[in-house]
Amino acid sequence: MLTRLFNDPSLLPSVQKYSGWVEESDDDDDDVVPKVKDEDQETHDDSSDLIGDSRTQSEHAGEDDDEDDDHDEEDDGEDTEGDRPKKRGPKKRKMTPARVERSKMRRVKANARERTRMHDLNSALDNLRKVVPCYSKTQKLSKIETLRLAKNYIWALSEILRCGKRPDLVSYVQTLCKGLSQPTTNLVAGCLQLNSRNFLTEQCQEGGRYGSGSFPVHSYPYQCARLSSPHCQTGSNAHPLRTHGYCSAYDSYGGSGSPEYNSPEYEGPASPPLCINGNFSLKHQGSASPDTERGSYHYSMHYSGMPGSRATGTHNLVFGSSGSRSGIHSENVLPYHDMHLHHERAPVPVYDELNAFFHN
DNA sequence: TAGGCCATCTGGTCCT
DNA sequence: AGGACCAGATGGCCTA
Repeated sequence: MLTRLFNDPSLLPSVQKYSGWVEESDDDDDDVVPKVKDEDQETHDDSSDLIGDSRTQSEHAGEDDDEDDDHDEEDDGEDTEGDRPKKRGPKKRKMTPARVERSKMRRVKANARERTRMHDLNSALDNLRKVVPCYSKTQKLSKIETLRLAKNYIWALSEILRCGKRPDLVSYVQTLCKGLSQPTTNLVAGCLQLNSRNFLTEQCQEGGRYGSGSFPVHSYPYQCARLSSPHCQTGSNAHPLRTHGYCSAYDSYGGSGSPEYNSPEYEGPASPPLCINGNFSLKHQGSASPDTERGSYHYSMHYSGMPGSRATGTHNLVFGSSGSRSGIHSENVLPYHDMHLHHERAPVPVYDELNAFFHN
């Protein structure tokens, strides 16, 4: 980067900013920026000679007429230097100090806008993390994994709506984990209370339909300790994922007494309760009203705009058992826009009907 | 220590 | 002209 800066006179304002912009950053309250400044201070100081060479072409030339910063660069001998023909195209304006200052200010403002834009993007990504399965505030999914999981999640939900049947857990998790990294796959499988080892073994027995290298059977360290128990083993470290602050949707909604609920690490809304293995009904334990409200809240939040039409359920099952699992499309097989076409072809049920899938 | 992830800066491009 | 968006570059942090 430094080489690029020093070799490109057009980046001169940047270098100048780095070397002395501490007082210039007006609205910048980000603590990262000063860190960069301090780190680069010495480097840029050492290279000030190189910068000075560049400045002799731009700023130093502009210092002659710095009283008129809007004065265009005219024939100061630069274009007719020697016998060379005049340069074509728009004439470059001299970088007078005032112009340099304005350019720097524009750059500072643009940086602030860019930071804000990226922060907004990250906020939206955080919101997305909260509505996909396996939300954890302490150990967030990476951006790319969040997007991949969200895409798979949307795809899985759309298939549930389209087919009108509850999928089997293995297929569901396979769909969710499609294209995800190994740690995220472990996480999703753990969150959905599926033994990832079993799920992967089954996957490999299918001849690597989902990408033979995607989910290697080896090195899956997480044994789902809750396979036999639908509850979080409170106070224990039985599940490795729990040591990282993870809790399944089931835990979050069904286990009201679980430590995650009271843990300061676990804040905000949890992942949608899309545990499809039947344990989801645990939300109805006791009085149905609060739990139902909870579930309804989430589904109404997700599907509030759905038309009140019924699912036809006439399409091929994607989440069927092993026989129909070929309906699970790889990203490469089924383009993403095809998924949206499904919605156009098949009406979707209302969300309370979707609730019924998981509440029986 | 390498690799992954992230935040930030930056210049280019497009649009209003 | 200025803002939004994008992609490349860079360096920091963390983890295996």
